[in-house]
Amino acid sequence: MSNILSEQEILRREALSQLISLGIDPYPAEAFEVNANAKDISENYERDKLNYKNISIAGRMMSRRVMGNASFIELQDATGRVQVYLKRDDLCPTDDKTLYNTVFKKLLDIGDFIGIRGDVFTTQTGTISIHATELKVLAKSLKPLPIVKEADGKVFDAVTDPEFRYRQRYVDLVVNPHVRETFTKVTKIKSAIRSFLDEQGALEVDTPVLQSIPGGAAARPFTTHHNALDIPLYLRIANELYLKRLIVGGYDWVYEFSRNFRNEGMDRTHNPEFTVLEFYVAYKDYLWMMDTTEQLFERVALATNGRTTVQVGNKEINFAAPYKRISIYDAIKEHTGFDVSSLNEDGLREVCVKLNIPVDTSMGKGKLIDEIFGEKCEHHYIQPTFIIDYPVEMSPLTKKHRSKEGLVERFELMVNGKELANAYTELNDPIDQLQRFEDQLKLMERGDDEAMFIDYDFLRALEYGMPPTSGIGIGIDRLAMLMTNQVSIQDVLFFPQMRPEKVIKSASITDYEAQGVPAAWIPVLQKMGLNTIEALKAANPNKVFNDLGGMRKKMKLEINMPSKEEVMAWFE
RNA sequence: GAUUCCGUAGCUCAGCUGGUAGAGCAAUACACUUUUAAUGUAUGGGUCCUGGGUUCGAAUCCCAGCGGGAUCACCA
Repeated sequence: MSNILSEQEILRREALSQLISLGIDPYPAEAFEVNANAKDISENYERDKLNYKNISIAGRMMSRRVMGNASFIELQDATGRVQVYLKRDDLCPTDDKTLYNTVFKKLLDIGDFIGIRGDVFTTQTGTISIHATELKVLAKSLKPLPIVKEADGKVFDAVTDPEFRYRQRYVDLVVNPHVRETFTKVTKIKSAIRSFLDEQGALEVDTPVLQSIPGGAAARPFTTHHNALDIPLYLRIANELYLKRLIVGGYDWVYEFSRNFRNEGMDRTHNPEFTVLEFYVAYKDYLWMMDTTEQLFERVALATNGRTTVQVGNKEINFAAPYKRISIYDAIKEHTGFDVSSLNEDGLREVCVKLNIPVDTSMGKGKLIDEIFGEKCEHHYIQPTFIIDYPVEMSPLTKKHRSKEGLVERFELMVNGKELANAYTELNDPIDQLQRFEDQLKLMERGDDEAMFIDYDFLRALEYGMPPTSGIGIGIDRLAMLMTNQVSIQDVLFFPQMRPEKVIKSASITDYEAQGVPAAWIPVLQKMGLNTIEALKAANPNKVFNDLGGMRKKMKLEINMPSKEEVMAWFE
């Protein structure tokens, strides 16, 4: 980022002041009535021509082709692009042709917002167009947009540089229509989930983002500080424990789209803030939850893409219910040949060594099983598959299995080789819950930095009694990636986290003036690369003085040379 | 955090073993009444990411830094 203007930016600012001197407000306050849009015109004009007389439309001018007294432009609104035909004498019926000759041809630029009134017609070459009778400047654009052109599905000079696209998403959205579509789909996904849950009587709630104990998951939190209370606070890593408190309070189905924050690495599947949908339902168990999850995902796929199948890379994934269910032990047996169901910690460690999976002493039984599954099994599950019945050690918030010793009632939904959802029959026995938290503390002492803290208020809530409950967490960004066939989380988040952009520090006009530099010579110094007062002072005064003359000639400036003494004063 | 690739005009990109910085689009000027990414002619536009080094000479080679991508580690 720099505050030095490019040639094109200077020209646009000059056009701006010329508009003002013509009495045209480049940023008018009043509303502009819009009663048509590009998509509607292109889809419905042929069928219903009479309805498209004297329409009013607004958007950005994205291209301009001037042919003397007639011109074509492309106008882009929220729905797409439409061609506008401007004929000088129709736009300017009187002798005053300023609006066409000066305002439209000279002072408007690509990217400017304009309003057009006129009639829709079809050109001789068969393009639906608007014959303009009025043109109004709605907002001047001072920075040139990248020019992207398209014909027959082929795109020319597309802006693809990820840094440009993510840092200046607003530009990405303007010039890459498919990006706008992707984000529209992301919103459809969330709406579909909301209506699915709302129809069944679920209550959408909000719980604290600032928490004094970051609970409900195993992750490193962001830390902040509350000044008035003088206490550390953490940005939430999960909202699970709060939603369960609400089940204690008597709601029987609550959900929240939870923006979670985790202070961990970033890559194309991880952003420091991300969204998880969690919901908790009283009097249900994880078997009911699997049935509900299948219905939910089928519904989301239909709402987003109109069918249950989704093309992801070269794979077609089918979200139609029901999904395969397999226990984690069976999954491991299937993909490694080892039956680990009855092994103790040492036995599991041996298996890991045989499978070339790195282990260390901090790993308990649960972690070892998790490693084997993650290394050898996870990536095989392309079609939606429930992995069920996890070992108790890796699930401190989950109720023990009703019939299988050492296991809990938990499932993870695997899709395209990745975990997409995680659900359990919730642990509601406060004494067992305290014991599990204490086991986590022991793991923490062994060096497992992902083990959980003890949340005593949550335990107190459980002591009042929580009904049998099933809960689930669904990674919304990951789901959005699947449903929109994107491989980077950055492409389903409007503003993915980036390292802050460096601002190229450069002196302001007043800085130069304070140094005694006349206003006319400031652009010359900037052109010479002397963008800071420090750089100016560090330069050789004699060379600067000599170069001023050369630059004056090169930049064709009609200003008098300052005396050598005057220039020398700039360096003091 | 590690490895690796990349950074040239407003945008998309060329630029070979070091020898005066290029194209298309955009911009500016002129001409032109229906063009389909794309009318014609002419013109202007550069801190070759930054800072060192090697060299008579660096966009190009070397070192360090900054920013980004990819892969890996951590994680959802």
